[in-house]
Amino acid sequence: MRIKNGTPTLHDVAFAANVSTATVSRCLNFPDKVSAATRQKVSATINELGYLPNFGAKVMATNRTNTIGAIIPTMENAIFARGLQAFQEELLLHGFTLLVASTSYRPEIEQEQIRALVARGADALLLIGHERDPEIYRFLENQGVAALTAWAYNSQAERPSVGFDNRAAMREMAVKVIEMGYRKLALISAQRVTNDRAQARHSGILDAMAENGLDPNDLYLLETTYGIEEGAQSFKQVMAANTGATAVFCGNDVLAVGALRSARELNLNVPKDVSIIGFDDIELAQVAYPALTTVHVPHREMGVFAAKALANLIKEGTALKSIPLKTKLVFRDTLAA
Amino acid sequence: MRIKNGTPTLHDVAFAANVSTATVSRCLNFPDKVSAATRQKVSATINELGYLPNFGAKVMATNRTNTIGAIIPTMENAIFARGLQAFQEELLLHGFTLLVASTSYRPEIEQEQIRALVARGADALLLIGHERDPEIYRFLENQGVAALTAWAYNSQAERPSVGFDNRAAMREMAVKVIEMGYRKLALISAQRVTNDRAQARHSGILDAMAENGLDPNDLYLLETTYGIEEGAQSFKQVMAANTGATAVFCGNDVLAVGALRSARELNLNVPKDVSIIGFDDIELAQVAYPALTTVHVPHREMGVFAAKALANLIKEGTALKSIPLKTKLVFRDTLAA
DNA sequence: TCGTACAATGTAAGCGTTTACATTACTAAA
DNA sequence: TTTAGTAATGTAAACGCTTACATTGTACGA
Repeated sequence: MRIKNGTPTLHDVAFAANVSTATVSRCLNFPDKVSAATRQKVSATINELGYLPNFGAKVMATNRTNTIGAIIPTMENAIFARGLQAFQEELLLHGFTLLVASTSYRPEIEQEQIRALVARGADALLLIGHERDPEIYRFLENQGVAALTAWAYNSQAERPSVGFDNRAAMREMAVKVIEMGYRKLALISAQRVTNDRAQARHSGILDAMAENGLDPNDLYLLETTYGIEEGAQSFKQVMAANTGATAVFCGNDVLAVGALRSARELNLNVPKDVSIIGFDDIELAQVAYPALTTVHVPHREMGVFAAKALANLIKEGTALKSIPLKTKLVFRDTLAA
Repeated sequence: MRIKNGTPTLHDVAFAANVSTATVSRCLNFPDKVSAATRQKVSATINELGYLPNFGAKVMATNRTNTIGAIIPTMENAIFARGLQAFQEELLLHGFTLLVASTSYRPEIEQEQIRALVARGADALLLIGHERDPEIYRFLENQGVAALTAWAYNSQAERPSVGFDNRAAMREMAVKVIEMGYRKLALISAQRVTNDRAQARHSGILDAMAENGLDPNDLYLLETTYGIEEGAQSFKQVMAANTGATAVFCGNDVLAVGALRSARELNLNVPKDVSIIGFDDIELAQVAYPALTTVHVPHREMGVFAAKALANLIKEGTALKSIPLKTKLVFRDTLAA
């Protein structure tokens, strides 16, 4: 009952407990396939030796890591951090561990990371947004790694996703704004090229304008990268452009909060002089002053549903299906009635 | 050159390229141990077959996953999310992947998660704060898994850590506040039992009081859990207690922002009627109104340094050593001069 | 008492790498 | 030409699990 190398193996346990390795393995994985007596004897031995199954060997034998990868733009964005947190918590309940990679919104990096996580043995992947090189989908298919898309839902999309309809959500908000009498609209958007959510939100405003007798071409559009500072800069540009915009939509709350700061610096009263509208409803939105009118997005639900779907896929083989989630307009103080 | 099962193996590549498996393996892992001609032939074959090394087999053979685990209270707290983001980015540079688990500030869950990540083959671990059951450190030692502590630095601590001195930082801020003439202090703290950072911050205030002729017993102390709402509630309690506190310290910015909201609801002018001081300097702090006076903490640096230290440990065997980082007082508008 | 069915356990063959060691092919000095 | 030394490659033994299949043990009805 000497242990060879330091860490005890299944063999050592089997030997010490005087059973076969198969029995020990069964104790661990299918306890009810084993008599109570042996089960008890084996688990005592396991404790005594401080045995811990070797991860690599297990993976090799089962071809499963019980690990799920998530690839998001960045955890610095609260909207992803919160969703990921919920995702991880739910995953844990199903016995999976979370592997995290981030892309900084760069598609090339995303590709790289997808490959990296697959190479690291991820059993399945959570991805943000639909749009990506078909080649990478082929790769995933070949490797037999399922991918679920979150933070976006699109009835036309052929791939399963859990999320909300960015376009419809923004459209809904824009309709409300227009109905309130606003005619001159501006949008400070995130980069649309690499970000289908940003595209969709933009389209949503255009939809609302067209449907309500405004010329979509009149939307003053500005694109910028992610950050409070960026939002602040952009807002100044919008004002400098002198388009007479009275409602400034922002692609997300972080940009909106930056805009808000600039408004204060420019001595503009929000919402009297200009209204500012965000998107996401992260904590910042309620803490900002004036509190931000925005679109509430079901962060946690997305994470939870995504985790459930993926876990069921891997454990039961339940096929992934798209789950549309609801957004909600949150009217606070940056939009005048 | 038929492939047995679907996914090609090292064997298949070797066969197709007409070399031995050892050579293929060397091409992958030590390219310069192989002649240019073979290298080129092999890599062509790899591309052609779409070969991807099997993760489990590799892990089993090398006893390494190239994966590092981080166990944090929650990603919903921006201070951890940002640090983790930096950690992950730096890890990537060194060829490691990040495994994430969270504890919701519960020590039992942390233990569980430490074991889980070790069982998942984490080569090393990043932990938050020093204080935990010695038994778990013994476990890590036995398993040969190194752990580095972050978000806390303590010159007395015997374990390596990268972070800042919570006590000294809070002390510094409190000294400033007292020097400004504040005499009646209150602290809304996070739960100190399970959180050595919260303890340290509390002690810091006590230190400052004692050193400046105030009686530490006069500090009005309130403990609560994490959240804006919790901060808001606690602030109301502080005010209701009628202790005449004119400076309310908060264990973190999230609590402070909640306090700020309550102050507004109570029609108290901040900072004229009461000053509020946060800790962490997350985005919320600058966005809040009035902008929050707080202690800036080097989130990203912690993540980056921690990743570097762990990567060097695993790759070169460089022993971990503690790295003390600096905090900075940030005076904004919630503290009156 | 026997035979059958099922529960409990054992045997041993993979799983796909890495790598120590052995072999072969060169190169250059004698 | 020989030979020693080195570079390139090959052979095959781990690594530690799971699991199909084989074997043994036990209960129960005939």
